[in-house]
Amino acid sequence: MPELPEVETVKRGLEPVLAGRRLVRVEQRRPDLRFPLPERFAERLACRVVTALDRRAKYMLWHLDSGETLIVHLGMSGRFTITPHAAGSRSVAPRTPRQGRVPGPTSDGIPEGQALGQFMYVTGATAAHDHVVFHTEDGATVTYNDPRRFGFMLLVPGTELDTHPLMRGLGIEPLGNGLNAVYLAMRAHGRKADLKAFLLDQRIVAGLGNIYVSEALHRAGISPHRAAGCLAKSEGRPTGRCERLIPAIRDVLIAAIEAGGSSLRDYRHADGALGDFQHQFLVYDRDGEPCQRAGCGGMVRRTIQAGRSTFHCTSCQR
DNA sequence: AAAAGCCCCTGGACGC
DNA sequence: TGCGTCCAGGGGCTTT
Repeated sequence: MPELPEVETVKRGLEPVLAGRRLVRVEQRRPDLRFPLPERFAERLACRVVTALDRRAKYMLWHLDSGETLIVHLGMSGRFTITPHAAGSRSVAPRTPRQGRVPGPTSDGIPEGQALGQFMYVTGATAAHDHVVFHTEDGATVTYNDPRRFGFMLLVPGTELDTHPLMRGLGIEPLGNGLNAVYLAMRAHGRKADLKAFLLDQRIVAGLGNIYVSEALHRAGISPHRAAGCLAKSEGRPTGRCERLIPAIRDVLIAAIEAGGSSLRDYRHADGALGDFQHQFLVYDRDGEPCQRAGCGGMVRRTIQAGRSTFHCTSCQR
């Protein structure tokens, strides 16, 4: 699931349930995810108010009134399930959810236009791989489920967030003002690695993953097999490709966020409201299909780069 | 510094 | 139906 648009969607979905709310209890069901959970994890979270939720790259940040920040990474298969409050109590979660379905952005309290993907509103029992359960003062529960356990949670003092090893080396946010052709050309200048690998490097642009790199390069009409250095001229100034790539990255991420992210594989059979953007993929997972660019007539091919699948049109991506 | 490879883990899809 | 194989959104770590 989780590249930048999916993490952003999860953050937006959790905000109305968590932001400004007190956690009354936290259940830790196992000692570790990818890494050991923090010492006294449940204790340090219990009775704390989540003052705000934030996102940096693919990390979700829960700021707490204790001054600590919970860093959450969803890994490959991490997801959150929201179980609303008991009927009648005060909450912004959907009032009468149908089993396994989200009523949709309605008057139930989810703001109009709010992305609802990646979530499942149920009143079910504990499921396999439910590793951490957060109970809020409103009676809602937020359950973290992660079959592969590539995700992790860390607690760090807010003052040390920016210098934390996971945060310190991160590149710029692709949706911020920092992503521009001059920056990207400067970082790409002289690089021999494939463009695909370059764009996956979180130290360059923070938040892109395997899907959206393929989609962005298709939109920009650039082959993922080119050397990253193709973004810069000999003196380090941006090339035309670089100029095209900037809006391509931004546009595909914005479109994906608007669709509530993408849902595939681990989530294919999940009930509930899921992201919708997978239907808008133009190349990802479309090996052998005709290129959808108007007038192209080429074919999408799957190749392997750095051990991972890349999809691109061999005709219009040069 | 940059690049390449390996590893963590579980489950679903597919072929025989 | 059952078993083996391959593959999956990530990223840290080690080796060249």
